[in-house]
Amino acid sequence: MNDTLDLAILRTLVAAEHLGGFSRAADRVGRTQSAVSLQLRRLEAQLGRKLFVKSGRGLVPTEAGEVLLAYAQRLLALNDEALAAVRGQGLSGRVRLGVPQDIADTVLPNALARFARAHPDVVLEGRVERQETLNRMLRDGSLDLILLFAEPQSPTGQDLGLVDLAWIGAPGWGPPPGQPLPLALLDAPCLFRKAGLATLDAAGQAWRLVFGSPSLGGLSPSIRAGLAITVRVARFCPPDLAPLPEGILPPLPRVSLRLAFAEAAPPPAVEKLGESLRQAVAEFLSARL
DNA sequence: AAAGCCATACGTATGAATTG
DNA sequence: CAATTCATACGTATGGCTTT
Repeated sequence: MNDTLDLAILRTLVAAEHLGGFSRAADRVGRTQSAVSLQLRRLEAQLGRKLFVKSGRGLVPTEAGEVLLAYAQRLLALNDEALAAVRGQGLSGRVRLGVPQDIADTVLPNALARFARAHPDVVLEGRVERQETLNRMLRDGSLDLILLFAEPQSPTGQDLGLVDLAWIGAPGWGPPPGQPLPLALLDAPCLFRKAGLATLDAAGQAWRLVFGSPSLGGLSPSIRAGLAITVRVARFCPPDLAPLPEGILPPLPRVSLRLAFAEAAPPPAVEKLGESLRQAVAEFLSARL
């Protein structure tokens, strides 16, 4: 009877849990679906416990599955850290990352924690700026990589996934009857502003700008107070605000989360941070609500 | 070292169940 | 009914271990 857990199998377990299925997990870990099925069956046999039960045509983790999953994540993190510590001395240098505020608040902590643990010798410099500034800094060489939002067909960078935009307001907010829609938006040029106004104009909905600011922080008070609503990524909605129920206002388009490098062949440390970001985004997008 | 043997894991192909 | 998703069968490749 084998009493050592196989980390490769734990990796597929974590993937299966995060992505909610064997097929997608197989994709992630670079195996076929059948191999994943067998791996997890072997794992169940080794532990003498069922880890997943059927639910519809998918699988959901059992209690034992949840318990193991928590350990699996810690074991894998320690594994990656050990690898980097022993053979990772090659990874040093400096990486300059730029993101907009929304991303700094949400996906970034996870990615940075992971990266810093695995590559303690890399000096990380982060900048939170507006998107247009990020783009400019990337072009003029003062940033190595940026993670930001763009239109889905945008030519710059690589697409990491599409996210829904939503009208965001104070909880319970409703449009004032017979008046133009009060908006709080970032100063142009702003992707969300452009998308929101274009959507309203296309629907023939009147609006007026009641609050403008060059930074997200400047908008919050008017939104919290119920004076106005704004446009943000639905999943990035701050806890004290809420997406408006669908049907009240015309639906907004989706935008693409994109990762762009300054150089076509980035140095290893930059490449690696990009990898951490990709993973954090994938986890964030597939996390169950 | 090389050869032989065995267990194990993998991929392909296919089946069965479920869902919209 | 078509698409999706997990399960199973079978042939093959790989790696470890023993024997030569």
